[in-house]
Amino acid sequence: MDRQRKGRIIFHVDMNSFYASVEAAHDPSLRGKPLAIAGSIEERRGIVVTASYEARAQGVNPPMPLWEAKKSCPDLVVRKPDFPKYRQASENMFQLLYEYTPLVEPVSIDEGYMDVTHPVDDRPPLEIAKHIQDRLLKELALPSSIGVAPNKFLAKMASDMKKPLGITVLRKRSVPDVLWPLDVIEMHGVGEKTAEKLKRQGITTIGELAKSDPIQLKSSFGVAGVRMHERAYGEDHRQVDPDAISEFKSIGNSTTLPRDTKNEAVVRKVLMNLSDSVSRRMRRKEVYGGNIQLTIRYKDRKTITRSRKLDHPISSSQDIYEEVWALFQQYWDEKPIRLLGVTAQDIVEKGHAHQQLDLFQYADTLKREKLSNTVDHIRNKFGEGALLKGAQMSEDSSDLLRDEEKRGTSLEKDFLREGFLNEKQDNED
DNA sequence: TCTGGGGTCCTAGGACCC
DNA sequence: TCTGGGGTCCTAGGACCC
Repeated sequence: MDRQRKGRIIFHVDMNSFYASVEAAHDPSLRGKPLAIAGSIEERRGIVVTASYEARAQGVNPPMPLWEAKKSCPDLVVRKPDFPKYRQASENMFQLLYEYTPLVEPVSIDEGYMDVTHPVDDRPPLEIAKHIQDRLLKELALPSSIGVAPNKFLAKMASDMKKPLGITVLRKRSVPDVLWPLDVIEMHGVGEKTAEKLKRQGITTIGELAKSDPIQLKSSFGVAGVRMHERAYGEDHRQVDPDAISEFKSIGNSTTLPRDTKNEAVVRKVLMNLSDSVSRRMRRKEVYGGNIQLTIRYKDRKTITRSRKLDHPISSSQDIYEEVWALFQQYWDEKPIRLLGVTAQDIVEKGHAHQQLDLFQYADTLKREKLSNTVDHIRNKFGEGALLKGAQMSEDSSDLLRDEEKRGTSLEKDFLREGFLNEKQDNED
């Protein structure tokens, strides 16, 4: 409360063209060139995720199909994304931010909020911002923009105002002059759909949003309407929460197929691989999922999701695959498929997952792990021909299945040690 | 040439229970 | 005769963000 009254000092640190900047930091020969990072190098599907400022100057504006980017910038240098590299750069960047305050909230790989109301040393905020920006550039070769404001929303709006390498202060009293003339689409949290709907109601600028009836906004947009109205006056009471990012709620992977398909063998293979990678990520984080979701995007881009809550949380590739394949068989309407996705939801940490299982379920889980996670079992279950004809299992899949085999036995040891397995397991048979 | 892949949050309707 | 009201859980879809 006291802090509220005195006013907070919040930074939003936003890295400029992050992926492209990291690539240029590692490879000086890229500096000064129009560089694009594209999700896929295949031109039909590929889109530009990040573009260097040199590329932007030549009309490359992500997200943009790669073929279109090359048309407007013929000498565009294109690189595939290297996420391990970006994660490392991101860690370095946040490490630097933590030197100024523990109140750092990472929002994504390349941006975060800081509450510097009480920094570790007592320099003025603008000096701190300048110091951070200089060091990010000198020590990591990464350009950034920093917004300085009394809350998260204004800090975020401010960091967007000057790129690259800007430091922008946005005070609440400047809101009518600075924000109100802007189009509503410029407001963080207002996307294309909401902007269109607002326009249909005669609201085009943030100023008009501020002056419009909050009751009306609430009935049209629900809590989002109330929020928009507050934000139009520069109000935002959210705290900077350093723990926010550690509590993730879902883990998913999806892929756009090289071409649209109705071939079930292809679908099975893709779903297996997606289940593999979701399972691997879950086990790396030592979590289980209590709900598995299948995503299908059809040729016409219509996308459906189908999910099921499970009796007990799972994490093995085989268990995930079985759920997702059952969903697929139940709900696919036999039209050509463009994209498939597998997501684990209702994430629980390993220890918690164990608590939720009773002894019978434990034994059942163990049995499933032991029986199911072998290449042989999959061959037997689906048939060599049906599963693998014309489509070799990927290296990933076979590696994973070997892992699963090993894991089955080590899990058994865990269970025995913890006293979860004794005569109960015999009852299962 | 036709638009990726990773997420979060909110809403709404139906089932079910008391 | 013609059917309350509140709460929770689950599922699906949509909007938004980077």
